[in-house]
Amino acid sequence: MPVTLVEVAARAGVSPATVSRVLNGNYPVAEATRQRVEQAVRELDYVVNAHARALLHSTSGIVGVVLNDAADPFFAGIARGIQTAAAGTRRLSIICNSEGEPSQEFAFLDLLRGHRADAVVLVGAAPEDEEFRTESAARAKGLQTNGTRLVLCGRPAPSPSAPGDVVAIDNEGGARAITQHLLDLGHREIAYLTGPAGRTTTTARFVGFRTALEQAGVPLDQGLVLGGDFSRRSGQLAVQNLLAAGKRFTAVAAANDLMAAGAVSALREAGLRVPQDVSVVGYDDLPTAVDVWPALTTVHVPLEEIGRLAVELAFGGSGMQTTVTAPTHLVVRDSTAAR
Amino acid sequence: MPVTLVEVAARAGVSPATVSRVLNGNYPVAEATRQRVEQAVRELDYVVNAHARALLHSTSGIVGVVLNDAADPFFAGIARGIQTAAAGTRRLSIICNSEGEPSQEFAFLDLLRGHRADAVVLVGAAPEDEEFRTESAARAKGLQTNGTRLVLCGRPAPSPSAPGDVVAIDNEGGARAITQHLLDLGHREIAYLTGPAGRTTTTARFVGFRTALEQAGVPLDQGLVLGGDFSRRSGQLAVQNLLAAGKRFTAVAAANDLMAAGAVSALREAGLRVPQDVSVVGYDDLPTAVDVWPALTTVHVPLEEIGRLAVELAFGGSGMQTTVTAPTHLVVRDSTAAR
DNA sequence: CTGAAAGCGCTTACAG
DNA sequence: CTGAAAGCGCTTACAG
Repeated sequence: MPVTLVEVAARAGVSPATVSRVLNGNYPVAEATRQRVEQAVRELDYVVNAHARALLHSTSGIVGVVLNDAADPFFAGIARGIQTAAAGTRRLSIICNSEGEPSQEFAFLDLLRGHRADAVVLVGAAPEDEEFRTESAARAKGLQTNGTRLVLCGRPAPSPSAPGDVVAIDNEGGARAITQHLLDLGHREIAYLTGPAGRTTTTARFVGFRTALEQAGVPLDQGLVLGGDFSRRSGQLAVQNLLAAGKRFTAVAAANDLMAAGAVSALREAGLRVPQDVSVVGYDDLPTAVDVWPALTTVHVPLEEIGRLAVELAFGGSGMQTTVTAPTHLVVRDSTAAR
Repeated sequence: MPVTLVEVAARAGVSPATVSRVLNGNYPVAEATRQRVEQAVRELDYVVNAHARALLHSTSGIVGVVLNDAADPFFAGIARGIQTAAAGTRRLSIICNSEGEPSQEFAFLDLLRGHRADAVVLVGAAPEDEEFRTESAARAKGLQTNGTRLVLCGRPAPSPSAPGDVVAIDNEGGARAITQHLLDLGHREIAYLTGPAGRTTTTARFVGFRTALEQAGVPLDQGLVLGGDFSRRSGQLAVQNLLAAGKRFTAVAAANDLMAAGAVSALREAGLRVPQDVSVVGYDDLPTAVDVWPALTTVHVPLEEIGRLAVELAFGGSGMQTTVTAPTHLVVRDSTAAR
């Protein structure tokens, strides 16, 4: 059984209230008394019960992080930023893997609400359907009445009136920039590997791609647009299919780095050289982007910074609903060359 | 302000006790009563206060995970296994990044104790000094008296008598196997890149390397043993130094995949081909090992499985102190060739 | 089947 | 500077 404050008080020969006071250091206590209490705490190896404390304060010192998969480097990077920033405010982070399942996401949200999390950060693309949005808005309201701050990272607010701050990512701008890079190199037949269907990030990145083509007056060939799911394997498969179908293309733009790595691997299997025969670009600038050979030209997304911003909005915020947009920028490495 | 159980009771026209009973479903309740309560819960969007509940049960539904860095794929893999298995028991996981700092590790342990975590899983190599071991053993005892189960993952118990289960990794066996692979290919001048000094994992892997050489009657050249710290950069630097010093070697064995990736990159910069000129091997078999070009020959470590095992020991365990050792095995890919 | 009451481990006005 | 008492939001014997 854990040691309680009452036992500490008994050993120190004072009242529980006094022990509480020296522990919290928010009231004057006689030096001699303090000494005795501190010694008792040490001797009994006492640690306050965080639940009893949370019951009084109705605050828990916990930040909930809900994401698809903490082992995915994209999410890991953001989670790390959140974790570090939260620790800086003496708060603990709870990581919850939703596997991209809305039902799991909602379940975690309820759990975190029950734990009276100080804040919840919801990371990653959201499904684009109306039902999800309605449910999300309801959950957001529930968290708010519980006093839990909500921050969305990399997804838009479910409705203009829903509570919660937003750290947006300039997905469209980055996609435009990297597509422009390919166009500048003379590429006209560019295959595009999308993210999973019906997700906000997937759409934003594709729109950026399409917009850049339009602005350059290059027609979009629907036959070169392939559905992926952000996994390495899906990028590899897509390019294999493209090749098997005998499609002509001189560049591949993948909606993230993992698919780009898969694409490179499929090209190499087919005896094609990157970038001499085909240029490849990714998105996210994950740490692994420099380990792929050739090192990936990609769009940098400041993952840790995004996590840090989320925590800042949650606790340092003005109290007003705020949206900040994290900038993205092109990083040119070795996987792209002039046509 | 959050809705309380008393308010739900008032709206449903029953006593708080009755609401508690329908919520927990562990007592008979009249169907009509149940209906009214459930409706009130829905209308008020009520969620039980996990802290109040934890205060009664002295259990929190929380699993603490303490590791160096959740963004590192090695830790991310194990954390994922823990998280999934914990969720399977309806428990939430708290991830704490200690940055490899013993002081931070201890601080998190105390925090988790205060939160009455059901279990704490401590992941990663431990420092080898006596002071750390003593402190660790004391913390282990503290957790035990709190009723928190402790599991060590990838590190040995601080003392034979310290409470806590262990999921060990066969680091030495894997290192022996991969070194043997290089020897079988005819390599005799093998550079070795170590992990950070004074860590259990570093030692175990190096011992495996040394043992394999000894058994083959190949002398160990201390000039070919370079200190790294498990980071990609340190692997790259080590090989650059080796090259600058004009050392002869036909293979590089890195104590993990990240350093192996760095080594490959340094070799390539110097105009050397892998594996034609120099063979390179890693350790861990991270997802990224297949993205490195050439794909890395390495030692597979069942990361997710290790996490799963940890949770199993914590909650399914016999109650007796148990150590299980996760097996490792050689994975031959493209970064090694015959001398 | 249901309610009144005690209690989990702490904190904090309220007295002194 | 310190203690007695009430209360945070729940659960669970104890009665009925």
